[in-house]
Amino acid sequence: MKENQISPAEWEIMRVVWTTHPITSTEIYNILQEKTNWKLPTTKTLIGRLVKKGMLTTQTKGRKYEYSPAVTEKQSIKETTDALLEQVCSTKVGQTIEVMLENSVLSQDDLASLEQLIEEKKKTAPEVVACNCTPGQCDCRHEGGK
Amino acid sequence: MKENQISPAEWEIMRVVWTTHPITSTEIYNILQEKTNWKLPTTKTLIGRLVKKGMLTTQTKGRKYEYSPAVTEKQSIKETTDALLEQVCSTKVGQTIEVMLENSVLSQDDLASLEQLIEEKKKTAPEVVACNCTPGQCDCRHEGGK
DNA sequence: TTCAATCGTTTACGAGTGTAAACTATAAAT
DNA sequence: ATTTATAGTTTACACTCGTAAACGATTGAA
Repeated sequence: MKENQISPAEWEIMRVVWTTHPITSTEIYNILQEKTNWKLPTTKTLIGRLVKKGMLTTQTKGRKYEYSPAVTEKQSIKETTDALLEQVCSTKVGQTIEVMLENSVLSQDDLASLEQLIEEKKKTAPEVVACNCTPGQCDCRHEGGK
Repeated sequence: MKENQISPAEWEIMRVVWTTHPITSTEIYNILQEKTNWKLPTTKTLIGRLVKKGMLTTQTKGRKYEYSPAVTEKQSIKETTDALLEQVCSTKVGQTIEVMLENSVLSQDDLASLEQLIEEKKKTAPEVVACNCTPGQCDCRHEGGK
């Protein structure tokens, strides 16, 4: 239903193009041979779909096509994480992020950066987050407790 | 390809069952009427798929079925977030979590909790996270810099 | 100029998903 | 006992996704 999501397989293509662009389909194919068993046509299909979705732009360099990203990695990550967080009760977003944090290997710098962001957010954070769930989809009491 | 993922529509069902169980299909249907336009058969199809995937268990209470979760919400969230984080370079996991944090509304308690976890992780966190990408899928130099 | 390599495009096809009608079995009511 | 409401199961169908072969156009080589 969501408009123009990047599927997992398509994501592999995007990562290559985000890293190097402009880039041709064959170059993308060669890079991905290290990781996947995709045949050339498979790679091309995925590229074609990304172009159709508006995720890649094409330039006709000479007589070949070259591809470049039409969206940034950060934007795409944001859309993906947004979609994920929409699936949980707004009061559980914090716990969800905590789960990710627990299971991730992060560098000292990452942690410092995160900590600083948290410090910043504390200044304006509410005491409690309002629940926005349909009654029955979470344990939050909606009517002010019974 | 991934084994037994919970799709977005199925997730709606799971949230209801996680909140209240055991619960019948009609009860699930009624609760979701508040949020979706699903017909009863649609709800039943989704429930059936979840049972087949092993996400829900059934008890024959009297002569009706009642459903209960076979996996916890936390487990499911973990699997979802794991899948998400596998799509980015391991060195960018921190930034990804940062994006989520930036765009989320969190309570003071959430932030305090997160901060404590970060404090804890700092004790064992590496100075840098190793990149595990296929060459060409991220900007990390793999050969020790050129 | 003709052939072979290489592009991108079109077509294909099975699995999963969103959505739902049709069907079957059974239990409760009359 | 027969009807009716309800439960779960089967079937359906269009769309997306993963995977890839086939096709048509173009170009560089012979």
